[in-house]
Amino acid sequence: MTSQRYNARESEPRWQKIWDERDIFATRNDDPKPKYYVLEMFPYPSGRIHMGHVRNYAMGDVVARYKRAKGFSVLHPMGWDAFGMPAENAAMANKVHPKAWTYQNIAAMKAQLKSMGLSLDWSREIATCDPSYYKHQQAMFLDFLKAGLAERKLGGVNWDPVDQTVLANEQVIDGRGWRSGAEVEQREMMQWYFAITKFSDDLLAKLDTLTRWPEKVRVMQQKWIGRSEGLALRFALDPHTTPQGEQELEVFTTRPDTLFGAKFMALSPDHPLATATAANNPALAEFIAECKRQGTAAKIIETAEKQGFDTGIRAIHPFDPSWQLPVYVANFVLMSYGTGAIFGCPAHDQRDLDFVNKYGLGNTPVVCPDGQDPATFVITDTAYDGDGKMINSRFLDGMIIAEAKEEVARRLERETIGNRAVAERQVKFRLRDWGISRQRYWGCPIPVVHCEDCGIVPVPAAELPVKLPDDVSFDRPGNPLLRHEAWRNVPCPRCGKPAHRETDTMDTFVDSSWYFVRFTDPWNEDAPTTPAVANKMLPVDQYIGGVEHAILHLLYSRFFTRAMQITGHVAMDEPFDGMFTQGMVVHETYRKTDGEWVTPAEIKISATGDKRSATLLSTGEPIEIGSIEKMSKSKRNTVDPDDIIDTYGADTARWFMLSDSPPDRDVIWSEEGVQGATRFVQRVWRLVSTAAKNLPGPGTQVDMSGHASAKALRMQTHQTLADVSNGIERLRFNTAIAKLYTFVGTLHEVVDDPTGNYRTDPVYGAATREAFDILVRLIAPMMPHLAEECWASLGHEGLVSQADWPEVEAALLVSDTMTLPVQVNGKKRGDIVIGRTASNQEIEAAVLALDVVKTALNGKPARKVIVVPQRIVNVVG
RNA sequence: GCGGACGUGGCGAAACUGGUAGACGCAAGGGACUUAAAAUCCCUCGAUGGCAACGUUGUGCGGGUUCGAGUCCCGCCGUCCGCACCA
Repeated sequence: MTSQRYNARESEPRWQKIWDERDIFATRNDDPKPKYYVLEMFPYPSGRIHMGHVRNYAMGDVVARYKRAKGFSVLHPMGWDAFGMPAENAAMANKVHPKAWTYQNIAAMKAQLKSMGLSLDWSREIATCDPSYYKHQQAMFLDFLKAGLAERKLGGVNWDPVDQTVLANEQVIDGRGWRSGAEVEQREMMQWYFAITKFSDDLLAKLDTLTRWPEKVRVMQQKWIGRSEGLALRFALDPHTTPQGEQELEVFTTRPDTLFGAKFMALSPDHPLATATAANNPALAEFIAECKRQGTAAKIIETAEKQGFDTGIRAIHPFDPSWQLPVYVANFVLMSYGTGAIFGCPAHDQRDLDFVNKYGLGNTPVVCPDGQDPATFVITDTAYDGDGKMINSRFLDGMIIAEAKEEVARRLERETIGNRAVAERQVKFRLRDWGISRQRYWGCPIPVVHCEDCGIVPVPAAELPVKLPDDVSFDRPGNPLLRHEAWRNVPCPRCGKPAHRETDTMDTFVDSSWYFVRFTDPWNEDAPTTPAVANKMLPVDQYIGGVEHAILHLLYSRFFTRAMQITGHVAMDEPFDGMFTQGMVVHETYRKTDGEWVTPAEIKISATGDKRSATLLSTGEPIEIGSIEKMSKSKRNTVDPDDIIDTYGADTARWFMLSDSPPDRDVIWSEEGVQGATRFVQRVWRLVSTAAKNLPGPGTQVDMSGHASAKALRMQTHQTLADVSNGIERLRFNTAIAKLYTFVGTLHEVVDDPTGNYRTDPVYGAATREAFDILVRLIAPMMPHLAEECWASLGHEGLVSQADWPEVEAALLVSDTMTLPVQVNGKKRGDIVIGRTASNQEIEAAVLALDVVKTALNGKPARKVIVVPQRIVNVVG
C-alpha cells in the first residue's frame, strides 16, 4: 500500500486555478438546460469569514455541485452586503474611509472564500455599496414612490442615541438597539416608509404556499404579521365630560361578545383624547409623562404594574344609554395597535382584570364554561378566556361566543352615531409600514430633493445614481451628509430654485431585499433587471442562511418582490421557493482560574478515561473547560477558517461542517472531530491511489451477470448512490456522509482482500472500477479538490466537477432474497432468509419451522402470524 | 404568559409512511506493526446476569391504542428557540 499522504495545501490551490482558468462555474443566461438557483445569504464584509460562513457556504456548494452534475444550469452567485454602520464605526475609530475599509475587507474575504473551493460564478459578484448597484435601487425607489409604495410621513420612531439613527422595530431587542445596545428612545420624525402593510393579507396568505420553508419560519412570520378579526366600535361620550365637547371614542375589539362585561374604557397615553384632556389637567399630564418615561423595554413590561388615571370622561354603553363607563388613561394600552383605545372586560382578559383589581372597578363574568353553574361562577384573580355560553348579557344569554360576536356585530352595524355605523367589522394587522430612513452616511442615498415651492421632487432618472460624496469626515456624531453643504445644496430639478437633497439613506435591509434578483443579470446598466432573464432564473430554488433572518430579511424580500412585480421589474411575488435555516457553529469555552477567557489555540487538551482536562500551552497552568457556546469574540471560543484551511485543507473543513450534526441543528466544532475528517480524507486518498493502478481502464465494459460477488458489490454501490443522492436532495448531509463512510469501509475490504480478487478477476475488477468511479463522484460535492485528485488518479480525462451524476440502476436496489426479522409476540427471536417472491404461506411455514420460534411458543400453536411484506414477521402465541 | 422545536449510549447522532433501537462518526479500552513515536490496521464498547451459547432490560416520567410504539394518543417533567401588555 502506498503511504503517500494527500497534500491538501498543494492540491487545493492547483484545482482552484484550473477551475478558474476553464471558467467552469460561470452560468450562461441562455443555457437551454433547466435552471436551478442556489443561494446562500451574502455576507457583510466585516473583514474575515467565520466558521458560520464556512458551514453556510459548504452546504450551498454541495447543492450547487450536485445539481450541476444532475444536468441543471446552476446559478450560484456571491456578493457583498456592503453598506452599514460598522464601516462608519471603523471610520471613526481608525480614520479610514468607509469605502476604503469596505473594499479592503471585500478583497480579504473574497480570497478566503476562494480558498474554500466554492463553485461560484464570480462574474456576477455585486457589492451593494457600489453605485452600479445602488443606482438601480434608487430607480426602484422612485418607481415605488410613483406607485404609492413609498411615502414620507410623520412617525413615532425608535431613536438610537448612540448610533444617532432610527431603528426599525425589528432592530429593537428588549428595548435596546440591536447593534449599539443602547436604550432606545421614542421620537416623532418625518421618515420614509415602504408600504409593506398594503400586502399584509397577501404576505400572510401566501405563507401557506411556501411548503419548502421551515415551519418555524412561517409561524414566526405569521405571528409578526399578526392578523386579527374584530369590530371597530364607536362609543358615544358624554360631551359634558370631554375637554372640547368630543362626541365619540373609537375602539377596536376582537371580543365584542363580552360587551356586557365592560367595566371601563382605556386610552393609550399617546391617544389624542388623552393629550387634549391633559392640557387642562396637570395631574394627568404628569401621569402620561411618567408612562412615556417607562418605555417599552421587555423587562419593564414584564414587571410593570397596570396603572391608570381616570380622565373624568364618561362613555355610554352602546346597548344601554343609561350605562356609563369611566374612561381611563392606562399604561398598558398601545397607540400603535388598533385605535389606541379599548374597552375593558375584566372577567375575560387578564390585563383588564389586573387593572380593575387595582382600582376596585369589579367584574362581571359574561362567558360561563360548560359544566359550571352560572349562578356560582365568579372571577377573582384569573380571567377566563376559554369557550362557554353567554351569561349576564341580556339578549346574548345562552349563545356561544361566536354567535354572540355575530349578534353584536349585526345589531351595531345598523345603529349609527354621528352618521356613521356604531360598529364596523375590521381586520387589523400587527405589521406596520417599513421605516427605511437612516440618518447615516454609509447607505444608499434616497434620491429626492426637497424644494420649498415644489415639495418633494424625485431626482430625474438620467441623473441617477445620486452618489455618496467621498469627502466626508467622521469626527462628529450624526450624519455627515447633513453638514456636507456642497453635496446637499442643489437646484430643484423641477423649478430650478435652490433646494436641498434628502440626507437620509436607506436601511441596509433594502439592499439585501433584491440582490438575489440583481444576480440574474448584474450586467444590465440601464435597468435593475432584465425581466425576461429574471423571470427565467427566479425564484431562488434553494436559499440557505441563518434563522436570525427569519423575519426581517425574508419578509422584506417578499415585500420587495411584490413591489417589483407591481412596478414591472419581475413577474412573480414569491422570491424563494425553498428556504433552509442552518444551525450555528458552537465550541467549548475555556477560561483561566482568574476567569479570563482563552482561545482554543492557546490550550492543550489531554484525556485519560472519560476525564478531559486542559492546560495553557504557554505556562502549563490549568484551564477550566466550560460550556459549549456559539462562537463569539467575547468568549474567545472561535476558530479561524484560515487556520483550519491552512492546516487541514478546505475539503476537511467542509466535510466536518457537514458530517456531525443535522444541518439545521448546531454543530460542535472540535479538534477531535476535525481530526476524524482529515483521517477520512487521507483514507480515501490512500484507497483510491492504491486501487487505481490495479483497476481496468475507465469505461471498461464487462458482462457481470451471474457473478455473485461482483453483483453484491454493485448492489452496494448503487444503494449508496441512491442513499447519498437522496440525502443531498433532502439536505440531510450528515446521513449522506454516514453512507459514504460505510461505503469506503467496504471498498477498503475489497482492496485489502488478501486474495487480491479485484486485481485478478476481470469481472470483479470491473465492478470495483465502477464502485470507485461512483464513490469519487459522490464525494465531489463535499470534497471537490480531493475528488478531482482521485478522478485524475483513476485515469479520467475531464474534471469531476463537470462529470455527470451517476445513474442508479434500479434493478440493483432489489435482491433475489430477503432477510426478514422474526418476532414472537413483538420480541425479536431470529431471522429467515427467503426468496424475494415467497408467498405469505411460504414465509409462515418457514417461520413456524424455526427452532427459536418453537421454543418461544413453548410448544403451543401460534394463534396468528402477521407478515408485513418486505419488512418483518410477527408470530402471536 | 403564548407559540414552536426537542428529550435515544461517555459524546454528536441514525432509525422513510408504527415493523431488527443505537447505523456512521468522536471519545475510551485492548491488541498488531515499530528500536521508539506518529501514521495505519484489527478487536471491544447501552445497562445487567452468565465461562459461554444466551437471557433480561432499555429511546425523559406515568398511562393508553396496537400483533408490534423512539415513532401515534392523553397527562406530567425538563431543555432550547421565537414572540411578548397587539385588546
